[in-house]
Amino acid sequence: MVAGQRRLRLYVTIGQRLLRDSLLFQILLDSEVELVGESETGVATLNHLQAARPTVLLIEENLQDNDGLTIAEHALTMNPSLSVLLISDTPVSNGRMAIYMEAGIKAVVSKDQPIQELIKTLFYIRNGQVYIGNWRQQPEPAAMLAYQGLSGREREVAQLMASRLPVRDIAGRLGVSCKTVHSYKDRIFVKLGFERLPELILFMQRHQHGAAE
Amino acid sequence: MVAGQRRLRLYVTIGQRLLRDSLLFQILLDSEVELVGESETGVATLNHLQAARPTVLLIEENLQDNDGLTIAEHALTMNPSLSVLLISDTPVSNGRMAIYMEAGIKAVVSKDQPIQELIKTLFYIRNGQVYIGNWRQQPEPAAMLAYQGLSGREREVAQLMASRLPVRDIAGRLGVSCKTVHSYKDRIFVKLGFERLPELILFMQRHQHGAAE
DNA sequence: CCCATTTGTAGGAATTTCCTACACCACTAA
DNA sequence: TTAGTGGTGTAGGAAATTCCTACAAATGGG
Repeated sequence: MVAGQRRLRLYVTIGQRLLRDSLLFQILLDSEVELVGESETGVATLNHLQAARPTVLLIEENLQDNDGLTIAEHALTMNPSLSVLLISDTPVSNGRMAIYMEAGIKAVVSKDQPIQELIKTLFYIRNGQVYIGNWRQQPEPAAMLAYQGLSGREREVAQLMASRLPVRDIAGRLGVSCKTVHSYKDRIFVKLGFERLPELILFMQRHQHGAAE
Repeated sequence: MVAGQRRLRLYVTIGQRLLRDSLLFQILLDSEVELVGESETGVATLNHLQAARPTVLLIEENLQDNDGLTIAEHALTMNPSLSVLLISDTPVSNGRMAIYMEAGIKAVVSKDQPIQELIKTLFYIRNGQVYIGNWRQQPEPAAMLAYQGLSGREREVAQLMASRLPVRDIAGRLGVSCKTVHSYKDRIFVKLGFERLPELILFMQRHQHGAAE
């Protein structure tokens, strides 16, 4: 979109493999992201950072050997143009946020936020912008609003797709062509900002569940 | 594969949204998995479990309100045929494993294990089998061995694909048809047990990085 | 030296992704 | 009232991807 952006060179420092893997699998779906390195610990990160030359550092706040803030500050001393995104275990208070900003960190997301939020932030800060998320305020109604934005036909299709009915069968059931169903799919995904089926499945599951509860 | 298996009805209890989301995005890529519910806490899980009727419960050991083991025991009392997969924060000792088995839990994975390990385990236990992982023993050489198993041409293609070169360009560079490149891709993915590009990217990155370090 | 497997090569069918098109309806601003 | 704007229902094309099959040459084990 905005012209002239290089591939996002990403370095990831996350202690637990499970989270690191699953996050990376998601992030790497975007072809603009180039993974240039990863570590489990702070010192390993500092050791590799020079050679890897990332533009963005995604780092956990609580590391086994250190805290992410300290590591990030070191990293920023070595390379002030690095954009750091900190992952905190808990929601960040305004006071703590101020400290982070002071340190030159571009954004903070907490582990209670949805993954899309993290990825959005990642791309937002990649050119050096600071990103102050407002996640605390809007817990979840955004999803409801998004659903409201779907037209009747789109909702039907979303429903059926979320239940993993093949496109062909959806087309049959609705009495339209496969192509039409694909068009609905495209529109739904654009409207909701999704890229893949699991996002929709999760969204629909949560929507119904949230409504039922 | 083995005939007659129903869709895996999955219930997930994980406190932090980030991990829950990213795990679910991965797990839901498999069309055999049907997500029937999710919670952040133990009590919410017990409340919803009856209605959701999962066949597999994926639950964190350390929950905000309780511990996963206790919740799992309750759940197993209500439905003894439920397969429980516990996610522990740290590697499990044999002693702890014995306690889990005693309680009727089918498998335990720790957050230090790769996500594929978790997913493999999920499918393994889905029919009631117990799964004793041996992850402790083989930290990472498995990946090296897997790489060794690739033929020369396959390695070239793996390399180029991991750098996100489009298939067309790879074909051009190697002087073969696109179809051939796809064949390599298929074989590589089969050999390494991968399903999508990010897995390969991560694998190659770790392979080189691991080799360089 | 022969048989089985692996490797390099490729094609076909079905599906998916991405983009474009277009008629129709509703609404709004001149 | 009319023309323009935007959303909805419908669909097609091109390119890419997935899944499966094929087959000759090489290679390796017995």
